[in-house]
Amino acid sequence: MKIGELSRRTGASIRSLRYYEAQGLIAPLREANGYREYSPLAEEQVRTIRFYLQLGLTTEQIAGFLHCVLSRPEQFCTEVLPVYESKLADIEAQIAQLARIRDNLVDRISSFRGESDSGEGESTRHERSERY
Amino acid sequence: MKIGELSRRTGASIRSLRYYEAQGLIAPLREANGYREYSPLAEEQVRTIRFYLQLGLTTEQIAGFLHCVLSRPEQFCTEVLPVYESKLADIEAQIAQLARIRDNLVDRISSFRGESDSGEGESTRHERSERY
DNA sequence: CTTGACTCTGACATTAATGGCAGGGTGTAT
DNA sequence: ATACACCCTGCCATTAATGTCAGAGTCAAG
Repeated sequence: MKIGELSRRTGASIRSLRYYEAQGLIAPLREANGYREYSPLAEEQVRTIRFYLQLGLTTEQIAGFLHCVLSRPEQFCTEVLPVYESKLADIEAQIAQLARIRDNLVDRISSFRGESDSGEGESTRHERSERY
Repeated sequence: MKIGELSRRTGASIRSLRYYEAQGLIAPLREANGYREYSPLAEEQVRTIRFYLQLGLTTEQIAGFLHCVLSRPEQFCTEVLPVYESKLADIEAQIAQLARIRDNLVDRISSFRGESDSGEGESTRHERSERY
């Protein structure tokens, strides 16, 4: 299978497929003319890569365990767990940060309606510097 | 006040102060020698800019209403509300997306412990492609 | 033999705010 | 005058995955 067909089958752009190769995530054979030749397993492999990318992992992290998860069930790959845990901590920190920003925005928006605070007994006046 | 002092007072790097100027957020006078001369009000102005940046707004968005919020209480600046609402929608979408990823990670991590789902009566088997 | 579809490499662009450097001017104190 | 602190502009780098282009080679069908 050549790169165009793999791209069509997986939804990954040709550019991305070449990038994955440059990052060491996939290693197609080369034909005599220099064209990449992908094995049929490459399709699943690319889907796997894209799935982990959607989870927010970097190509570097994926490279660290891809060889394992491609050859056995994920939960037997001990390399994966710390990556997941670290990513989870990142995500939760991001969520917390976004939640703070969201709360601040909600407050500020409600102040436009001249309504009372979501807090308890605070002044309803909202100055720019009220919440940092 | 020259740029070094303003930087010290606000915590914004000199580089950033020049950037804010390039983005049209602040317009210091120039002395005969070319040095920027900031009015005392610039300190509050920069704090305001930084606050909005912390909220995740871009310099372009800030430029759209900065002139207003510097001259009157924020909630009288009608330009601000749609920016807030749009940003809030963004943030909530991001939170939702991150929450999906987080749930997926939590699931996968728990599968390493061979434990039951956090869901109700689902299979405990976790394949890579289970949740997209 | 030509056309068109495909592939290759290499390089630059994107995003947004900031860091950092080079090369030079200014101002003040000793 | 010399040292030192400060300021200026302009430029390149960062991040990570992807888009996009140019210039060239390959190959099958007509």
